[in-house]
Amino acid sequence: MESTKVVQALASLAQVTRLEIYRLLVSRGPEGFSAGELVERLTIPGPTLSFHLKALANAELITARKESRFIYYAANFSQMNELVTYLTQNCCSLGAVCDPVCSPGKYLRPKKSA
Amino acid sequence: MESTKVVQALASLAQVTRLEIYRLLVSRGPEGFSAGELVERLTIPGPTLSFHLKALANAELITARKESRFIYYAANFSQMNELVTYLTQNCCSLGAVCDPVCSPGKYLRPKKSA
DNA sequence: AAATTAATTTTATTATTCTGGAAATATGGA
DNA sequence: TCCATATTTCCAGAATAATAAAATTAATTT
Repeated sequence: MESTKVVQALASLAQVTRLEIYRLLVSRGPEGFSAGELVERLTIPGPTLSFHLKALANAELITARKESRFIYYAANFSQMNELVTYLTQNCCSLGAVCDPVCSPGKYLRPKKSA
Repeated sequence: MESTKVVQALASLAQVTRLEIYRLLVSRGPEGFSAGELVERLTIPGPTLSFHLKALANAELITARKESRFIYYAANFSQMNELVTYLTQNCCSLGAVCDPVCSPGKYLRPKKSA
């Protein structure tokens, strides 16, 4: 993933309303929600929603598919995975010793001793 | 992780210079780079760097440790892991069927348990 | 073809963020 | 103490982003 695209993707998520939209679409899965359903669920004005959907779609974090009068929006999971890869790769590649630090999820269970 | 903290973390990365700083610190590991070393490597003015470091530090994506006159900045990997967890969790939790969609990186390597 | 419905684009206003020079703070050395 | 070094804070202008009402496009129904 190219760095300007990464910035775009991050910026598209770095906004309360858009993050909410994205999370709702993640929980929904591939079927997606129409713009109207999102307006209802999030109780925000149409133009505002449209503005935010555009940002997420331009960043390719969501996809849009038109079905008759409706436009269904769904999370694009592969783009999120590429983003995560970009953010976590090259850990300690400059040579430092940092074995447990780099691997996500693997070491992070709170210990009783500290 | 709380959603306003998530937005803050995403915003702190959604900027070319800050993303560059963060990635450099990721590649460096726990030892970190001093502000001066970062000014040199990134060729940006001190005040500009300081402004961006503050944003990343407030978001807890990097840590600062003072050592004599120097301040060493290092990536905070556990915060990134929490961020990634937040962004990827609850996939399809609203009931849709979408098994391979949620963890694309994982299904390439078949699980041992059924 | 008119009316209805779904959603977007345009637009103006407001709010926030970025940038870097000049001044300020803090530490260590002569 | 005085000086150099490391870094930050202050400030003001420039740039960018968010909001939502009004106008617009597009598809469907009657």
